[in-house]
Amino acid sequence: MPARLHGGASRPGEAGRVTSSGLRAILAPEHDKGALPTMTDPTSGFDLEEFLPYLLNQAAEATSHGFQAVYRDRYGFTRTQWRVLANLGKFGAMTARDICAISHIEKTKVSRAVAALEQSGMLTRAPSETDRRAEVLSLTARGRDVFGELGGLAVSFDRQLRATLGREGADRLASLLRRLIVASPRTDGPDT
Amino acid sequence: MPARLHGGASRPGEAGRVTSSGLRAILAPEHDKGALPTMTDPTSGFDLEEFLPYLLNQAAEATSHGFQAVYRDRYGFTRTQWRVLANLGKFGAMTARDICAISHIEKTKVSRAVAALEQSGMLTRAPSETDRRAEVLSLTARGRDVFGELGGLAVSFDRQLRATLGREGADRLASLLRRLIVASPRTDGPDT
DNA sequence: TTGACTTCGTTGCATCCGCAACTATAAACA
DNA sequence: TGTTTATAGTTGCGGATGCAACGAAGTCAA
Repeated sequence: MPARLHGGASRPGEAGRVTSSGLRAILAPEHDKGALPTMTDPTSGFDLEEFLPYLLNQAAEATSHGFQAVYRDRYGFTRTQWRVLANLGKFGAMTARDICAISHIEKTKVSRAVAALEQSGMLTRAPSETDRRAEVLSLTARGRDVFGELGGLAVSFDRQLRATLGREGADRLASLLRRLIVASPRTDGPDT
Repeated sequence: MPARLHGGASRPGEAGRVTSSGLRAILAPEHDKGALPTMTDPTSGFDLEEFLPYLLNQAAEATSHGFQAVYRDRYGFTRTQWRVLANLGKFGAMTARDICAISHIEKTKVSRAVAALEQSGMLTRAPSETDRRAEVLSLTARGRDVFGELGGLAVSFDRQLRATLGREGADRLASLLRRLIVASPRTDGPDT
């Protein structure tokens, strides 16, 4: 249950001011749009609460944060490090460039995550035999173990998330997200 | 169109190695799972490409990045600054605490965004008359103008996104995301 | 071969962020 | 009242990130 909201700041008479009770209504699941100070901007017709990038960000941060505690507390991994590890775990050995292409993570982020994962013994680099600029990245035995452990935890975390949406809803969500990702113009480029 | 993938690193014989043609298949929209080096981890059953936090992050970053260019190039705003501005534009004057509660943005991020927006003349602070710890934040006339302009651009950006999903798909997506956001355990807490 | 151009990956620098610690005020309660 | 606990908001600090610039290697064509 959310904490009590902003105890004594209510000022019913003041125009355009979000009151304590108004906030409670805004935050409520069945938020009755239009009954309260909330409004779509009259000139632009913009409604923040229907803006997909905003909703996507909130959902992404809310869900990612939950699982972040797992890999951060156990191994001190960054989100990027976890993602790189997971990509190598899933797809097998490949170059940093391939990871960028698959995961849409920026190359400098990958470069630093790879350095950190190498430092902590999760992966090794081998010079590519066909392109001396590139290095083939492979998980070590320990890296695979860690991936296995975190993967198991990820599975149950994901199960819980999907439970709140129902099987059909979760599948639909995944499919819609994939469509957005594929339709995204950039394959490389900066990240945030 | 995506850049050519990893020109000459293909080594067909090497086990567990993602090849150039394999990558192309992984990235293709109709990616035929299981026909290629991709695999769910045998011990944990973890499949990265079905992990909701991962999909949500990719979709969020892909879509946010597109619109970020708008507010960054025009006004030098951070994503957090844009979000704070948009919340004040939509909900009217309120305290930093209210913004945290509504948007799930961490309080230090809000504090810094507010300072920057005040600096650039987008908002003003007034001491709350009922709680001398709190300050009521209001957009200035200029802040409202900027919100109107960015709001208009956001509307058309969002229209394009929704077009790739269809009206029904976009509505369904928004509804599912809201469910995840509401179900999220934390109302405050750290952000990423 | 030479030279122009592209690509893989790293690094410097400025910024942004997360977390903990802090001040000032408010609320709860003996 | 006085004491304890909780809340609004800011700041210091270490770490993560974005971007541009770079070195090294590959590609292509004259």
